[in-house]
Amino acid sequence: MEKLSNSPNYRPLYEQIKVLITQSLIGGEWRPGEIIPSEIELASRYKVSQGTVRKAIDSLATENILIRRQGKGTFVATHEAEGMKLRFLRLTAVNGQKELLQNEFLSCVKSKANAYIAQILDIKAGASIIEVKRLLTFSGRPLIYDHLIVPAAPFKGLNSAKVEESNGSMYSMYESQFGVRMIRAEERLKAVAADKEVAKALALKEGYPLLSIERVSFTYGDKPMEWRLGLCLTDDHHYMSELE
Amino acid sequence: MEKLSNSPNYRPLYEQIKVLITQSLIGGEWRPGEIIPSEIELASRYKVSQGTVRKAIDSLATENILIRRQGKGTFVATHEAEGMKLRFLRLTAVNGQKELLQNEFLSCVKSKANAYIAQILDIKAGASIIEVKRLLTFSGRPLIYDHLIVPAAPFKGLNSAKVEESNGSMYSMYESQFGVRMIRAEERLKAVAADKEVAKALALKEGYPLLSIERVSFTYGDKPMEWRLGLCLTDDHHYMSELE
DNA sequence: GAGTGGTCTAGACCACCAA
DNA sequence: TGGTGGTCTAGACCACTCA
Repeated sequence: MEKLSNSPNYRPLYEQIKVLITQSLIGGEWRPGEIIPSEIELASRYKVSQGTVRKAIDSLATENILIRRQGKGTFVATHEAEGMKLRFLRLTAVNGQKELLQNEFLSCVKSKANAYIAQILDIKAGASIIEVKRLLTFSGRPLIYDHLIVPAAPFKGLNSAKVEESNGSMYSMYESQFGVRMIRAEERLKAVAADKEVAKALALKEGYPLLSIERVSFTYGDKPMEWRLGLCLTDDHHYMSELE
Repeated sequence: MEKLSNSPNYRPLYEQIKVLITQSLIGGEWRPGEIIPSEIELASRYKVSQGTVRKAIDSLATENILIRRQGKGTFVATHEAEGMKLRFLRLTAVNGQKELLQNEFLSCVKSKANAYIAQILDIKAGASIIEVKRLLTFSGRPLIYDHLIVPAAPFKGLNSAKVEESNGSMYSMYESQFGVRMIRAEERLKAVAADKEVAKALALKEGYPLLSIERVSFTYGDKPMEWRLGLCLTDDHHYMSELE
């Protein structure tokens, strides 16, 4: 690597290294769950010091894109790992007890993106999408009515069978079946009244207050790859949020 | 500083420095908004290298406890600064437009902690507390019915007048009037139905779905110092949450 | 014992800011 | 121009893992 000093578009070396590592991740040189070369190897490969590689990896590690394990090496993060399957699930029981999540498949259809979804997923209005509906059940009680949409192109071959096999963790299925790894998500929460369809699915009265969670998930390069709307019964559960 | 190697309770040097800096913050040696000594000064004071001080400050900076300004120095974070007054407010208008927050004072009374509040604020049941209710209005529309409780002891002298003067930002008032600085908070969200009192205050029908935000705020040393329950009308607003 | 990440140092130089 | 934080290096040593 070469420093580009006194330039108006100055970028620290470690940020450039970070981009290079990210490109290798996107390109599939190192796949989810795999180990990446040691810091010393990367330093010699990029012609920088170990400390500079370290700083780049530090940054990727705090973004949960890489995982460091002292004495072992640095690994590409994966949703497959135990404890990572529900990384984005912020809903927990009020009493804190552990629960079994179950997934009841409702439907999976091909469709066309309307203007709203097209804008969110950064695709053309009318482009092919795949739409999934399911019911998430905790300890036998239906709690979340989930509606999700992905662009059809990167998920060619996604169908009912694959969703049912996924057993609730769509993200690890996206990874193993389609090589699409989600690295972050944005959620927008509201309180809404249950409509007829949802009330029936969750065994509630129409108009019952539900927590509406609208989520957009992003893969490498901040590319949006999934839209999701979860309607949650929060009588015995709450959504946890840490503010720092 | 002295390294304590081969010890079972090994802690990195920079973590020990971090504790020392935090103690100076708690002790009031450097107050909110003030500049702290330069990295070089701190390094010589603690008898470590600049790099080690740097790592300690890095950590405190990512926790929003210190603020680094290149070319100027490192400062103690404050809620007084512009843009920091609403640091913990995650509610934004759906259309994204800027809004004027207004604060309508409802009540401020002394009371005794029940078991639930006592446990949360880490005080004895029956200990003195101060209870405030207010209405937050955005662009002329009442949106949040807020109920908050602080322990009376650290907030001796807190009264209606001070709340009204605070003009909506309790946290900057806590800092300037009582020297209590909140550094992080935990929120638990639910969807609930508006009860009679709240429905009246927000000009809604009873039973209308509201977003319930229960917040516990912590000062240095993870000491809980405020409990808060906000009931929010989310027809035109949503709560933003970033998942990483 | 060899290899990995983690800590710590000392020193050079750069970018930013204020006087 | 001098002081501050920010980057980068080279090297030493430590803690952890595994064969």
